[in-house]
Amino acid sequence: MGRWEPNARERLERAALALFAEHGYDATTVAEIADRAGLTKSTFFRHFADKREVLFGGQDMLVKLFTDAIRSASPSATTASCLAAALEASAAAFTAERHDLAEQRRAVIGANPELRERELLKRARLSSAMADALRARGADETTARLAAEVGVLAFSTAYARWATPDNREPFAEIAQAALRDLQARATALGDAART
Amino acid sequence: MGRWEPNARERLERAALALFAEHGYDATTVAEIADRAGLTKSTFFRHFADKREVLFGGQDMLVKLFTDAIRSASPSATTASCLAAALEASAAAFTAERHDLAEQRRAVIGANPELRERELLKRARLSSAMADALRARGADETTARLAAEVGVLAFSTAYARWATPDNREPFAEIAQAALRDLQARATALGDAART
DNA sequence: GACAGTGATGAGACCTAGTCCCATCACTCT
DNA sequence: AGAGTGATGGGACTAGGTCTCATCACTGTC
Repeated sequence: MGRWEPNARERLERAALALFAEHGYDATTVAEIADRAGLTKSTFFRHFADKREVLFGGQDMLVKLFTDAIRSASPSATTASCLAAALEASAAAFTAERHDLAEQRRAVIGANPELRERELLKRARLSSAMADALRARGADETTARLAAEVGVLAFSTAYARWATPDNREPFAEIAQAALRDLQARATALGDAART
Repeated sequence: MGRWEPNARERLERAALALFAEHGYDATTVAEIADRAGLTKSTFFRHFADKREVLFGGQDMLVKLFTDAIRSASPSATTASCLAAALEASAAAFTAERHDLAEQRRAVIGANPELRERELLKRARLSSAMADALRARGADETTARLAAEVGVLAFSTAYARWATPDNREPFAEIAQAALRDLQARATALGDAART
């Protein structure tokens, strides 16, 4: 792989995931990642803001899937159905053939506190973007933020189950089930406040 | 301030906050913080796992306030009233005389992405601890996690309002109002799912 | 077909966060 | 007085991350 091979970014991502899975995140240096990709440390940091980011390249697309789904929902749709639509749309990122990579990635992130922290940041961004999209279609501040949190919570639990070694169930079904479950509990939580 | 003055940890926290407020987080080195506290870099890292942690010393106590309140709630109390009790108890950490420091701290954190990321980690830990406490008193998995998220969301919005320059309202009142608001929306969000 | 411009890369100096090890000091107890 | 303990100082070391400049491949133009 010479200096001018295409897809430098993708090569770096693959190299990083492989090395992380093999030796662990901490034991892998950026120089080693770059080396395996046929590049240098300088180039790595041109493509990724820091070492952690190499594992979170797909986040922008995920945010786009969520927010586009909310934006393109019928104006008369409820906030809850917007969440369902967003989760449904996000399933496009979690096809069966990507399952193995996701599983590997998830194992790496789960094994490292630094990466888990970064994952929280990504989820917060996702939540924030969803809240913005909900607000843009008329939801009040509190509803937008609460619904966004619920949506992200549904997504997180669904993703955790989907990216499991033995799982064969499609992401969309897991996600919808998680959302329905949360909505039922949300009602109960609110009702209890009235008593 | 000599080598054996007491309260090394507290001195480091004060020095850090002052320097961060004055020159910014990035422009302040750990060596400078230690120096102002009359200590060295080595000692700093003996008290704090990393540079960010120096701003989050009170988190353990906050978690304890929340979880103790939930644990000591009546067995017949609803999940929602446990949240209210937890927020009420947490107000002990946000008295009027600590307002100025909190305001300064909040400004520093808000100005730095690295610190905001760490704040998310702290909130996630708080949420996780609350969910554990709720589960321990019989709440099912989904309810525990959802309620914990709602509690943390109420806390976050309340804290943001409380630690504002012009605010004079006590934390407890702001927090209860935020919680009530969220609960009302939670009901609506759940109800919408039924239609 | 030589030439200038553009954009991605290589190379290396540099700073600082964070780790590690060992010496040193103050304090305590015997 | 002397041994033990615990916190600190000091300095070497690694690696993440920034910055600058040179280099290379590719493109279009004359």
